[in-house]
Amino acid sequence: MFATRYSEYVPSASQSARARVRSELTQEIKGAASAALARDGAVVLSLRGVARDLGMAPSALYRYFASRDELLTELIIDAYISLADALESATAPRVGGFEHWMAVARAMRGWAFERPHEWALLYGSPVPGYHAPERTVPAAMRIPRALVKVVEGALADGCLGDGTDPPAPPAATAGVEPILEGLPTTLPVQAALGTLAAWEQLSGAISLELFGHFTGGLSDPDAVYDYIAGATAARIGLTPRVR
Amino acid sequence: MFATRYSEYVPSASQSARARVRSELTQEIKGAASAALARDGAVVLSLRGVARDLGMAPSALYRYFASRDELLTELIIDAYISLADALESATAPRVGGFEHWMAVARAMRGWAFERPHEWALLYGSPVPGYHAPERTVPAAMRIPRALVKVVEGALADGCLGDGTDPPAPPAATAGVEPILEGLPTTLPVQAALGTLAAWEQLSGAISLELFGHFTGGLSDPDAVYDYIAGATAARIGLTPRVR
DNA sequence: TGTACATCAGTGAACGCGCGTTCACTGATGTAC
DNA sequence: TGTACATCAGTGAACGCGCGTTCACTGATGTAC
Repeated sequence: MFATRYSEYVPSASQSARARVRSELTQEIKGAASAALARDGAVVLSLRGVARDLGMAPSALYRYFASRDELLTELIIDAYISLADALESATAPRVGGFEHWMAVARAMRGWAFERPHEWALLYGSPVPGYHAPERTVPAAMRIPRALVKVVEGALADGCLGDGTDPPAPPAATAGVEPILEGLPTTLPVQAALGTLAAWEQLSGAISLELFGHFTGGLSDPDAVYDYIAGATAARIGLTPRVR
Repeated sequence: MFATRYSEYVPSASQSARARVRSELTQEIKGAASAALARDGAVVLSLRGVARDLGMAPSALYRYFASRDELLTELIIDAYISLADALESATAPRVGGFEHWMAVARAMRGWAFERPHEWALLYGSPVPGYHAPERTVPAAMRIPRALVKVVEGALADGCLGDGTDPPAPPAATAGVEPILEGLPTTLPVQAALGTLAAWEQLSGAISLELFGHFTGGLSDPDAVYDYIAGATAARIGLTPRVR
């Protein structure tokens, strides 16, 4: 009847030549959209603009994405994946809880400053009129999960101390349970709560700096961030090995 | 020649009736814009929409604001002022460093959740195509300044301890100097740096929660935030009085 | 107090722009016999 | 291997919408003499 739409398309197990071309073009469209996002930001990302960059008719994109929102969803998921990969592949030369934490924290800030619009898309204001569907959740959860993993690793290696933050009262430890179940984590709740707080600290530090709230500037932003990242580690119980 | 534009208008010292009407209508326009902002968010805020809400011709607004960006600037400044007022007027029944800090921290989160779009405007992604002019800076600085004041007050009252965060290395204390001069503050640099970190922690906590990153939710978000706000206080050296 | 003139507020039409999405269509590619 | 048909990709025009901003204009309000 009408031409096939994206949502109805099911690729066969053994990809035909057509299907191969199709998925290549899908990637090409996502690439152009990603470039437009990096250039102009998500709010002004338009299907027509992407089509223009590709030299296609705007209507052609509807063969690949059901709507602008669906394209945006793909970009969001890709951004989470990219950030998560950056965090998970961050390692320290002297492997140890503290150094590992620092490497991950630096990777987070490095990723944000390399891709400011992507960071803003993930952690800035929600895009008006867009509601993130459920399928973004697994990718999004990989970020706090990556932080938790570092602490879990330190615990397993026997180099996780008590931390300097005050012990959480029952209401707080109970209140945070739902999100801990979703991660999930094997950490004691005190350490898990501390890690979530550290996630807030790091993302707050990055967002305030990236979005221009350190008026007058920092003369050595790297050093300031490093100190703060190190302080979060100490609060959780990760300390540099002094030998 | 042409009719007077906003930027050329200088009200006389003794306000004429016309000037009075003018400033009233200016407020009314800002009010309608603020309502539109609260309803739909800053990105989709439009002059035409505001004019529609007021039953005016779109062109009429140009008597009061030179452009959409200028209206947005006014809204941003008003939002900073509103938040700063909320923080500065937050007091605790038992006045003391720790209780005062907690009251201010709670006021910050309370304000954000009452006005999510305003919070997003101030601390979320920058609005594309809009560049905040210099005159927003003094209002913006009142927010970290309000936090610093609490700690300064505690120091003056002799109830500021050492804090639990590790001492900052010289690179970090030097790196943060420019912004400290802009605040300004009389705090020792270690405490000032700790307060800035606390600002990052609180704003990170609020933004992550407000923008929907605690997937699965927190069963007791108030308790979690309270614990985290209290922990930041302890790191700086503000502790509850135990007597 | 009255008159002449300047200033101002607000209107309505218009300009030029961009957007998401739909739809009938033309060829090209793949598939079944 | 060849033919008939179904499937798909991509086009181009169109719909309906909203936006910021400009401009000549009409009345009303204020001011100077």
